[in-house]
Amino acid sequence: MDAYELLKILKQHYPLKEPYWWAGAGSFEIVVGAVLTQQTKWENVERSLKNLLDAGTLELEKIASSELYVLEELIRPSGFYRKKAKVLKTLCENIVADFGDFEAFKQDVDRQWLLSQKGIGAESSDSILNYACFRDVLVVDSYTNRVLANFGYEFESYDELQEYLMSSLDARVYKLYPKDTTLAQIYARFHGKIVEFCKEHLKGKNIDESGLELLKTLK
DNA sequence: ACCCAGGTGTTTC
DNA sequence: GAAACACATGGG
Repeated sequence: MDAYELLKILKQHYPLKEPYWWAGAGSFEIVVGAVLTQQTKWENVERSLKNLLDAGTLELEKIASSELYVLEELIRPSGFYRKKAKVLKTLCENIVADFGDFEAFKQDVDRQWLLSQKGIGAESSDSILNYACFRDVLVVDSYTNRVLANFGYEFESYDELQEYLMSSLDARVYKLYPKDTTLAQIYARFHGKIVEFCKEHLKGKNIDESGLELLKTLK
């Protein structure tokens, strides 16, 4: 098994409707979603995003200048709401202070800057880099870890798992997609397919019978 | 009534 | 450093 083979199987069974899988890719919304989805079901994140949208607060400058308690109530459905409200507000203040606006942020931000932000770890950083900024970064998560563990792979760290997957997705992957597809987009879709697969087949720590059946074809 | 979810930071051996 | 804990809502 290598990541190329895994991608081929998932691609076959999980065609994605969104070109970058994550709805709103390239927009500020991704930054918010990346924080809100930490250890949280996406359905709950959507409630929060809708609250923010309805309140006219789903914008960089608005969140930066929001009162904390207002933000807390708007994002309450996605859990850890006191912590996440603080993280979001501080992050947005820092984006404005260091980059000016979202477009400049998209252009100039790097992984180190993101990782230096309170409440933004490796996965959130990479989600923002790939899905908001379209950088050539593959997001890995607990799902990715569990799928790979099923093949007997053990990794010391997030970075090690990411390195392994990114280095095993070589030039062959381009041939699986239309000509104008970018590497960033292929990474985006690969991660998305893993999530979709896990939502359907992962029960707790284990992959269910039909999921194993699907993976068996490349074991 | 439990268990889990697209993590991250802090505290404790 | 690894392991345990805190953060919290909503759905199965």
